[in-house]
Amino acid sequence: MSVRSLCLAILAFGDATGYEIRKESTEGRFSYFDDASFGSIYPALARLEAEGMVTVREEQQQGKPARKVYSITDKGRSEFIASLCEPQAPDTFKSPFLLIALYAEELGPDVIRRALNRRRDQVIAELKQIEGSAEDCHQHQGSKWIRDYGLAYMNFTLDYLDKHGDDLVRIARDEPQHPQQAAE
Amino acid sequence: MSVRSLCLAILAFGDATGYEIRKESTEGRFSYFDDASFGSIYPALARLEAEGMVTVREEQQQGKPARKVYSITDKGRSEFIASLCEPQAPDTFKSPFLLIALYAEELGPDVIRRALNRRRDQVIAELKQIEGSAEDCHQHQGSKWIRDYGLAYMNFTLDYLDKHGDDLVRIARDEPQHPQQAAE
DNA sequence: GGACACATGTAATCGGTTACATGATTAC
DNA sequence: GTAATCATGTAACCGATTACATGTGTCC
Repeated sequence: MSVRSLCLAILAFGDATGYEIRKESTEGRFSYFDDASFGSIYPALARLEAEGMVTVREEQQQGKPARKVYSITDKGRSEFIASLCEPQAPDTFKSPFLLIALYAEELGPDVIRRALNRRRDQVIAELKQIEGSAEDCHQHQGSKWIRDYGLAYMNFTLDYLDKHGDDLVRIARDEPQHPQQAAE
Repeated sequence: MSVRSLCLAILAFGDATGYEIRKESTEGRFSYFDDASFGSIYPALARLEAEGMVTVREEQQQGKPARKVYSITDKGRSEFIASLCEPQAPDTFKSPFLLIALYAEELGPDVIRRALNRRRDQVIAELKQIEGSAEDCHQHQGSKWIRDYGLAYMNFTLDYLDKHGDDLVRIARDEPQHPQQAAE
């Protein structure tokens, strides 16, 4: 998913500034779709405006710098909805943690335990974040569904880690470098 | 994860050609870590050789074009193992499917049903692939652990989709465009 | 006769990140 | 004083994809 589509998706939810779009893409609901940095968002927004997909209004603020609030146009909204109707690309899961797990035999139990804890902390952080976003979906059905999905998914992961993490540590321990060691 | 590290990771498992590395990265065990295309793999391999991380031998074949088989060196292996010992980057899950789910209210039940089926098919395909790779881990503990993880994760997803997919279809159905419609 | 698997590689292009540039306000 | 939050934007750079280029054998 490109930054362009991401901006459109977020603006289809409501007006936002470039700054807010970035926040929503790294935290919040939209972190399931893509991360984006300022360096890609601002140019994307400018291009979308030139194409007539969004409009801007500048809002002066006391003390703070002026903010540019973007709104999606009908044209932008229909392009976005049309893009959702096309067959979606496959979901992806990329896991640096599983790479460590794959090489557990060569890594020593301490490294494995740390990797496990790190992954666990990540999951707990995501869980807290989802739990904290309850207001977002007091009425919005779609938000509620994906929130429940995220909750179930993270709880599954946490549970799996807790139940099978020790097995992974044991793989590292049992085979510190020389497989035959324990064969007496 | 860069293509460079991906090549090192795959070669740490055993000798391979650029062609095989690509296959392993898009299918197989390594699809959890990163996808890579030929255009990035071949240059990466050449660079790794120049750096002394891998060695090459050319194998002539009858009929087929010659293949360049790469092997990891001690230097390459220790760089790779060292990289696994550093704190890992967070795991990511990117879901075009959830984006459709988020906008279910605006999409109509047919579109939702199709997205659900598509996601379901993807999961089943991944499940079959994991099940088909049983030989890879008849003895290798790390492979077995991540295989079991993948199996559990995919089965969880399949189960969730089957149990809650109808709710999502209902969100689309109940609110075709005008919220008040059913209010008598 | 056409598509696909095997097999390697380069060049054009693109999409994105990182660092830079600027600047006020608030909290520690 | 110094870090963080708010706020926008550009330029250099980089990593990767896509398309191109080449060629054989096999299956339908």
